[in-house]
Amino acid sequence: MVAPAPPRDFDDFKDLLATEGDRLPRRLKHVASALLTSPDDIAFSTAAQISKKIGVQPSTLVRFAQVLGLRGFSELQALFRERLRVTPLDHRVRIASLNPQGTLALFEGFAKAANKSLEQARETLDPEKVEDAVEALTHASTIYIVASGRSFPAGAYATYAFGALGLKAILVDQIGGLGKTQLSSSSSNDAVLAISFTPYAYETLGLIEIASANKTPTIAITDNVMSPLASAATIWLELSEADYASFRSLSATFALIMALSVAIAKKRGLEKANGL
Amino acid sequence: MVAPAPPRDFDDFKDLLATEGDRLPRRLKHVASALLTSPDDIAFSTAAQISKKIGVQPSTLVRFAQVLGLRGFSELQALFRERLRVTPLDHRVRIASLNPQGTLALFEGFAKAANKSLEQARETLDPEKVEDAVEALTHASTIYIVASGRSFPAGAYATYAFGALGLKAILVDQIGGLGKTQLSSSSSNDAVLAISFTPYAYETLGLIEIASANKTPTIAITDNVMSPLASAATIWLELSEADYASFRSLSATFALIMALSVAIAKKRGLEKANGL
DNA sequence: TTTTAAATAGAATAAATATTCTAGTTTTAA
DNA sequence: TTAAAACTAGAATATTTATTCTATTTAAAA
Repeated sequence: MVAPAPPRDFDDFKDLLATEGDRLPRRLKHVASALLTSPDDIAFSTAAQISKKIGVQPSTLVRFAQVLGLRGFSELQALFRERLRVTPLDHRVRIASLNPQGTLALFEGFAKAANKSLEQARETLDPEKVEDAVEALTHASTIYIVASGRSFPAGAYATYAFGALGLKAILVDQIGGLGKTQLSSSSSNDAVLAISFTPYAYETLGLIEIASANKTPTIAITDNVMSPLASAATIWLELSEADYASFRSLSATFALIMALSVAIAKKRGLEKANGL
Repeated sequence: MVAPAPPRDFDDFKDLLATEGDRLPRRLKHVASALLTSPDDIAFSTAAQISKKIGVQPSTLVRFAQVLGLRGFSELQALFRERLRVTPLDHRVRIASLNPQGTLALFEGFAKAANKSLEQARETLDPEKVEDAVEALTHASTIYIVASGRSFPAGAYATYAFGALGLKAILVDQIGGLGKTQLSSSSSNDAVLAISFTPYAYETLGLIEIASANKTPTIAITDNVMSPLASAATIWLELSEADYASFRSLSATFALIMALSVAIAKKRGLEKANGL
């Protein structure tokens, strides 16, 4: 790759990668992508730490910087640091001054709703109930995940998160109308994680009944006491989401799912270490 | 000065100086005052640079840190660096909520990451590109939605949102390995909305190629310029999400999806009303 | 294929950086 | 005023960190 004018700031750097990035060697492409993925970390970590994290040699980082026309890693890192110094300030100003229009104004609305959801969740979530849920899910052999309609993406994500942490989880996706079949072999050693918000999906309730017929403990995430899930579940967690333009946020639900999965994985690791 | 509990973060540090600062030796008082005057510089400079600037010896900085109960200058600097990473917003939140424990502490972490994602998104999203994407999707007869792995929940949600607004959308769920078949009848009148973040799902890229062979315009949501989706797509929107405990947030992605769907629905309604 | 060039990993090296130590100074208490 | 303690500066040292170099691998061209 022919060395063009070296990037003077972080935006230069991004632009340069946008135009010339494709011509980079394979490994350096990987580096570029990884650096852009978590720029905050790059600003503060040493070359050794970064290289370890992204799975290359420190020297590769130096080469990367040099190919871009910089003297070495330190100059590259300076771009990432400068970015942190200037951004927070004028970025505040920008948000305050120009109010967004068009689609970004909508985005702003949804972002606010997401923030509100997260704050509300902190208030409504009952710490004891949450720990009970973690406890129950920790001891489940298999976790069946039930979520329909608007909540389905949350269920799909839960399946991903559990799987990523090595927890055995099955998404009851109801493909081919086989929802009940998918749950039919659940037992008291397993657990069901059900997610549903108003308007409550009819299917979810029916599936929970199968589970309870099998004596499978059910943990529900739902929005209020009047939810049919609240009474049907063994443990239920209240989570009210804010909405905007008649779309309810799912941010708090996702955050809760991630928190639950990490907590469960930690607890299992701990109990395993203690020989339980 | 008796060493109290060492400060855990920048606020601790400030509090400590507020209560015990008067008892510091003269030179160390000067150091404290100078450090607080330009905290951004402290985060990035070396001990030698800082000491020169404020007119003391490097060793004085080390002593200063040690008197506060820290191991040395490096630990002190870490407080200043951490401060820059935490956004002003969730910092407020942290003070408001008494520090949670257990699973809710994890929830807190994920909530912060979500907030940060939403703020970052406001910065990185290019208004013009967003409007271009809305334009392209508005005129699509059918919107095919492609998302694999971690991004799949976002794709599922997009399908829900479009459907709820009466927009014809098909989720390419790749059931039975039929992903390519699902896209095979796409045409230039349609559009593909592809969502993918690092690590990029191999399948998504393959599916996009089918679409472009059919001359179907592709709109991609991805995290940086180096994403293979960025070069393969007709229009691509940059959206970098923050992560916590190695789980990346999806909040900004969801907010963007909602914003896009409402914008498209509005625009279609408008053009219909105008007889287009 | 075979040859040539480019790219990479890992070790070796050089530079920088924080920390410790010592002698000297200032402050505090008697 | 004197003695003891606390504090500080600056040099010396140990550690960390980036960079360079070389052998090997991988890719491209002939």
